[in-house]
Amino acid sequence: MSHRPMPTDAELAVLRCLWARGTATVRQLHEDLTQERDLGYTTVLKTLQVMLEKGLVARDDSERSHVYRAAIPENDTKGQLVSDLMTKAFGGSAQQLMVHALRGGKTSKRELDAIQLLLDDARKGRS
Amino acid sequence: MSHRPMPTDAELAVLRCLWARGTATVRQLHEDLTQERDLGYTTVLKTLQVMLEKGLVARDDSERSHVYRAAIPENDTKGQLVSDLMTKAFGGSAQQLMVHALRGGKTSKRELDAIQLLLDDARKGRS
DNA sequence: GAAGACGTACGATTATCGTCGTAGGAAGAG
DNA sequence: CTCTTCCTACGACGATAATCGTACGTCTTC
Repeated sequence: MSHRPMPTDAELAVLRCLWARGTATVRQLHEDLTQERDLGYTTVLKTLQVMLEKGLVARDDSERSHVYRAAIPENDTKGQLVSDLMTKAFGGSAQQLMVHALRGGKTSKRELDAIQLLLDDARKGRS
Repeated sequence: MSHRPMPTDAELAVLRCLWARGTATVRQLHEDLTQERDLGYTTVLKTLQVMLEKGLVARDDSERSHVYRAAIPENDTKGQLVSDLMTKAFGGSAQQLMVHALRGGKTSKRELDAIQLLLDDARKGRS
């Protein structure tokens, strides 16, 4: 079994759109992505083709406009990204990562409350 | 003022050693890094030279063996990495990042306690 | 002072990424 | 039917990354 491919930045941008939409055509994704940054249509198409190759997305090509969807559960990919950063920069420590995630005080009270719930949950499972 | 350069994976590995040691020669860094993975001496040297070019490290070349140190505060770099991932994968939400940082229940009780303190601090500053 | 060890500099190489242009086929408009 | 539009496929190109080999200078040791 070959290694789980890590999405690149461009691929991640595509995934974010796919996660939001569930499924999407190249045109839809191109429209989404150009809202933030100018990008050629074939750039998006090519990215999707590469992602298909890597197994990051799957597609339904029964229609003329192929319909893409993420091939790996959103949470798996996100968890992989976090765990990767945690390993490479923080020695695997969630706490050290947390220090920097909360720095700058840009997190809203609502979010802090949500994090508190997550924390309570984690402690429950651990106690 | 030009953009803050983001360290690549290889550069980050070097930075981790530098953060641990404070200052180090190429040989020391090479020894550290080869503990985890086989790597040529000149590979490390070259990486350092590139990092110097980028302004990621500074060096004292008054001695025959140059002595390197991180040129950007450890916390700045780490914060930058976290904020980058938060933006690119989690829409800037610390909470969403946290969900995945705590998933898998691999975080120790001691760490959870430490995170609780961080959270309390963040709420204090915000309330 | 010659030989080997140790150090830096730097070009070369291979791979990957992000981006686009062009080719060519199918669908729709007139 | 023909023209235009929409779609996919795919090669190409510049930039960056990661790695190493080679060149070459300086200590050290006999």
